[in-house]
Amino acid sequence: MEKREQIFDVSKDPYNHMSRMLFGRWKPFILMAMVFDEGKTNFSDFIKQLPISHKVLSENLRAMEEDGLIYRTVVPDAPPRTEYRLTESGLSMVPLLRAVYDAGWKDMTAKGMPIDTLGEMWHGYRERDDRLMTRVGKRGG
Amino acid sequence: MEKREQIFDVSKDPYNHMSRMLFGRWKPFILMAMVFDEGKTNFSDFIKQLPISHKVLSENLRAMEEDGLIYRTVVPDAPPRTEYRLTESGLSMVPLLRAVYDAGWKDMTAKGMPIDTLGEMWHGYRERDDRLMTRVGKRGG
DNA sequence: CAGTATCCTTAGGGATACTG
DNA sequence: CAGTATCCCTAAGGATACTG
Repeated sequence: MEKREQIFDVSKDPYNHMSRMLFGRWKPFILMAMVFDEGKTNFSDFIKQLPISHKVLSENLRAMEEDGLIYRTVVPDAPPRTEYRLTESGLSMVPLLRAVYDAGWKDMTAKGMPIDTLGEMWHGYRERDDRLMTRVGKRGG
Repeated sequence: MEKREQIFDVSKDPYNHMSRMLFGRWKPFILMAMVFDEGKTNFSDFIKQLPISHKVLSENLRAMEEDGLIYRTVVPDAPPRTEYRLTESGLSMVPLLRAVYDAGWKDMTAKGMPIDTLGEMWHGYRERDDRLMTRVGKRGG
């Protein structure tokens, strides 16, 4: 039930919408990982790079698909692979994500807080370092 | 304990930082309410406008103060009042908040989702409507 | 008025095992 | 490989009562 006669409805607010759709704990990383990998990635690559469980990754990917940010393709190779790719809409969110990252980076820097390295690389604050990529499998080879 | 040797540390990432500092459930609204009210507001005005409990508002305000976004002033009137004001840093976050709001507004509009009215007014998507303000007390009179 | 303190509920995330 | 299903646990919020 509702407690108070209030004109403000959080559930219908764009902040709440964006927060759910784009700024969950994992979604920025999932999306930026795809950008860094030229717009596509597959399930196990996410798992290798992010300390995320299968369940949570799965939920996030499905939600992002439903929100129109990414789409899923099964490539009928042998063995068949699944690829996640950014949609136009997903790609259109990148500048905003970068702006958020930049603001956060500046604030953390100003406050002398340590900043994660892989994220810095993904966002161009650090040269692409293939040794980092090698450590997590795939691309480095 | 840690589960896997992972190069990515979520707790040291700017997204996580911003998410905690600025994109919590209530913080954008608290901050934009202050902007709309020319940079300052007091406790009870927040309570009147937002469906938030005393406890949660109090926690949020304290966190925002610690993060340097706002500061608290007790005005020694009779009766004494408490005012919350934006700091430079808090003010500097406004363009980013607007960008997030705009992106959310566009996405919700494109998807035909209903959007809260007070938020629209705060963000200039709707004329300032003092009848709305009157309904929640204070300013309208 | 401007909060604190207490208690309760729920949503999000994690570990792990299992399936096609 | 690419997920689902299950169970568990914690943190964020809400209701409400109390304090200076």
